[in-house]
Amino acid sequence: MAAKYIPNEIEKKWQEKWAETGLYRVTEDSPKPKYYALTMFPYTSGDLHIGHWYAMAPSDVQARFKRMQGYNVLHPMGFDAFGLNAENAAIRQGIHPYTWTMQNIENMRRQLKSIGAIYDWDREVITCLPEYYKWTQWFFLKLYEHDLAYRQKAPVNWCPSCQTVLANEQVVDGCCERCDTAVIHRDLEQWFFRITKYADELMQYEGIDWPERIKIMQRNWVGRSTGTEISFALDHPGVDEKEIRVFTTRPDTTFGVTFMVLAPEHPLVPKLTVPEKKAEVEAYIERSRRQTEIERLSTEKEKDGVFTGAYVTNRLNGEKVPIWIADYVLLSYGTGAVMAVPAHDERDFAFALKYGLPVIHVIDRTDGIAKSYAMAGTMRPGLKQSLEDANISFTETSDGGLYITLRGDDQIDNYIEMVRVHLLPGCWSEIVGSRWLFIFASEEGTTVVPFDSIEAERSILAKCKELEPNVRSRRTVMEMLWGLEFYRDMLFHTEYGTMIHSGPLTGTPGDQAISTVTKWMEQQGFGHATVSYRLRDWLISRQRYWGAPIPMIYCDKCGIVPVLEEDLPVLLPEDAEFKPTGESPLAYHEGFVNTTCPKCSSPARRETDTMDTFMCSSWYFLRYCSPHYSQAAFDPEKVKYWMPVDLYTGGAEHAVMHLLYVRFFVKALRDMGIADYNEPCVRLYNQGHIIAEQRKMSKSRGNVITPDEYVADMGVDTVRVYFMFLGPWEQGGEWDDSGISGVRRWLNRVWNLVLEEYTPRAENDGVRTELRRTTHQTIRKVTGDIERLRFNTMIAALMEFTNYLARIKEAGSVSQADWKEVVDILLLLLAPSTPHITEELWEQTGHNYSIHSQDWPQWDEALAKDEEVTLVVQVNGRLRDRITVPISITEDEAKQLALESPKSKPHIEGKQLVRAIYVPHKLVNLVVK
RNA sequence: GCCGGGGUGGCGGAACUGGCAGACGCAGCGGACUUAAAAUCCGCCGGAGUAAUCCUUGUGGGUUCGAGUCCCACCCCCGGCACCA
Repeated sequence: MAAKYIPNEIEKKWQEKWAETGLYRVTEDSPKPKYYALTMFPYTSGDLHIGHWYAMAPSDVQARFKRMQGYNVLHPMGFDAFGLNAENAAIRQGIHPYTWTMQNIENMRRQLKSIGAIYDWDREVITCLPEYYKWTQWFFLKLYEHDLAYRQKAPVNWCPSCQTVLANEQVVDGCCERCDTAVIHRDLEQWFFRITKYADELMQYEGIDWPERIKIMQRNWVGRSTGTEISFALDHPGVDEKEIRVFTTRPDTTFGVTFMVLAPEHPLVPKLTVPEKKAEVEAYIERSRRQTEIERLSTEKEKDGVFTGAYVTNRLNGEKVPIWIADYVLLSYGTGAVMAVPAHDERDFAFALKYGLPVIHVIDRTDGIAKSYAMAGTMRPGLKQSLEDANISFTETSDGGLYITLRGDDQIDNYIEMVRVHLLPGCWSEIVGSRWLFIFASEEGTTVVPFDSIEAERSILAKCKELEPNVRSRRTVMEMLWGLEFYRDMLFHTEYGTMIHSGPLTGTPGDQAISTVTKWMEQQGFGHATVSYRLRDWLISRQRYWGAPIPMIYCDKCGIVPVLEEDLPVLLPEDAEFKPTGESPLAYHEGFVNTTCPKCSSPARRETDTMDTFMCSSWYFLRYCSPHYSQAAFDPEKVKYWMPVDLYTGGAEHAVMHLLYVRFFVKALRDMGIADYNEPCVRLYNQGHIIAEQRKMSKSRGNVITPDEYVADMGVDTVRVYFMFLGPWEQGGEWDDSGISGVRRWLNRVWNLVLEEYTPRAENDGVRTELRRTTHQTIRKVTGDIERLRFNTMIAALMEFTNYLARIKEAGSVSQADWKEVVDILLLLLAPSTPHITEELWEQTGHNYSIHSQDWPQWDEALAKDEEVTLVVQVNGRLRDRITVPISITEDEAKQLALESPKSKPHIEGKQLVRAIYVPHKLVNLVVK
């Protein structure tokens, strides 16, 4: 009887031995090809939970596999150690963020060591240590030097609970990503990185293998729109600016502009506002500033705004239109000003209706439909009959009015004639939709007035009011028409179509409208084609203590002056006070704030904000290459050796934050001549998340499950395998430990299979060949699955292989030597997944240390090839029989065998064979009638 | 609303380019061993039916000799974006 498998004993033993012998130490002088396998480093929140392990264990398996395949593998680990949690803990518990963080690291490192990964701990990187953040600051200076960092006053996202600003990416549904508090706006001087400079390049993914999903998310985030910038003429007393530019993706609708809307924070607003509107405008600005992001962005919220009293002129048609302000216009997108075309934009339409602004249609409908309402008592008898004769559809209202729907120009023209004949003097009728006109009748005859401009709107409205007291309260024609439910679906549309009511451009077909208008505007000097992005520059200032101080100095004489490189790092003072005041605790620290100007040596003040922690994680993968290098952020030779990352794994929640920032960062370094690659990582893979109680695990939700007890109970090898076996790695899922015992049982069976004595009893050449085939098929399957990160099926294949070997052993059907060989292969295939048990078994079966330095088994395609296959016999597509045939069988032979198959015979007899389909190695389908 | 991803036994999941649906494991059931239990091992395990056989991959259609896989419509779940002019 072999000794029992007691995981904890052998796991401890081997982890110690690996550490002693430096088995996983990595150097750059290896003759092997390099492979950089990177896993996102954890944030130092305290405990690692099984979610972390779910990310780390399988990536270690892949890295170990690459190592056995003959690569020099760098698979490092470190800690993302700056950030708000530490500071909040400091405020709550009175413990210094440094102490809190280092204690957490201590614990996390212990947990990480127990995972049995190949991390080379000599390369550990901790972002909150001065030896690291010195270089974070250095990168800031480089970005500043290359005009990629700038300071600007802007309305920024402010989290009242975290007491700091947030990057755009950190605002989720108008709330703080970290604490869910509603975000408000503040005007602050902040530091930004010019990520928008790389907007276009960030949408390109040439030469890299990234998940389609992430690429789509990033492209949407960058949000490139092609459009036109159009200049509207401004002539306002006391204002120097002679134009206001707007960005639009619909220049084809410019003839339909009936007002303009500026963002409330737009710098022109105070200058343009006329004295009598001043109070109202200021109140509105104040209100929108106080609103939270959710309130302001709520799509349910009714659009509101205020008139400034000023006007611009639409150069295309000379129309003078009012300037409004409204908070649905964002200062940070486009030019912060929009031309409003209520006829073809839903928001503008709602706004126009609310404030009685005119609506003029300038794009034709594509369906050719128009509507008209013949009110009871406005028509001579006989209209109904005429409509019927002309095949025009209508419905009659209870009071005898008619709702008429016209399809196509012929019906519309026909109908106009009918109205001219039937309309009673002193009445009017209108046609809306595919045609816009009003027909007025008087004793002298009928007049057809097209509704095609703001002037027409005025005169039509005046005429209607004169004729009909009921409409006298209406401010616009559109408001009048909106009153009739029947018309509503005609009153606005966003389709592309032929231009109408557009002066010289009327008639331009929809598919050319945008390019024609843009060209024409360019010729006239009214505007030009341009591109706008949803992406904003990356706001990196944080009003908190626990981050890398921004290395900048403000001097009264010299202005903004960067800290000299030789003065780095700008150290965090240890004795700051942690009170959430809305300003960085550093601002209250006299010793920190007061300094001298590096240029003129006069007294100066330090920048007291610290950097967003995403800045720290934007370059940690470079630091791993030479973690203790003191002359620079990294040793260029070593970075040249390791970069770019070959496989980067981590959660998809970083799609538009970390994963966008690192790409920006690397591109910026490349343009500075510091990097010679375009992308940080060649292949990206996002594993899913382990959730508990339907939610992501987090300390604050109190649903954290740690791996420690499972490790103590089952051994880490079991835990590693169980994570892989749960399901597809990219899928994640609800944590359920009910299956873990199955894995434990399996490893136990492996243990006994390898250690309990093998006795050949009934050696059999056929079985020997079959064993070899199965072995090579398993090597092929396992290799392919790890390569594609399909760990769940890899484990299933190994379990199957084990079950198969157990049967062989039971029967004793191969020689001692054959058995030994196949057991070795089993152990090698298992080694990346279960490094401890395989190391132990490797030793116990008489091999030299270490199994992890062995070569990955190779398969031989010829040996893996099946000699026989099972052919499925179908009759009319239904399974009737299975027959085992040699792989070399010909089509005719196969069909013959199928026809003779006893099980399918009854289904064929008495019927006529129409067709026989043969799929080699798969099936024969007999089609009978 | 828009853009992704996904609905397969009691459960997690498998199924390569359209070709045996349910691999592997959990749970369950039956058996062996045991005084007993645990552990271990063996067998069964989608549903209906004595059986032949039929039904079954969210729903409804379609293409095909053949559909979990392809096409159309719809329902549900998850993720992202959401006044971006």
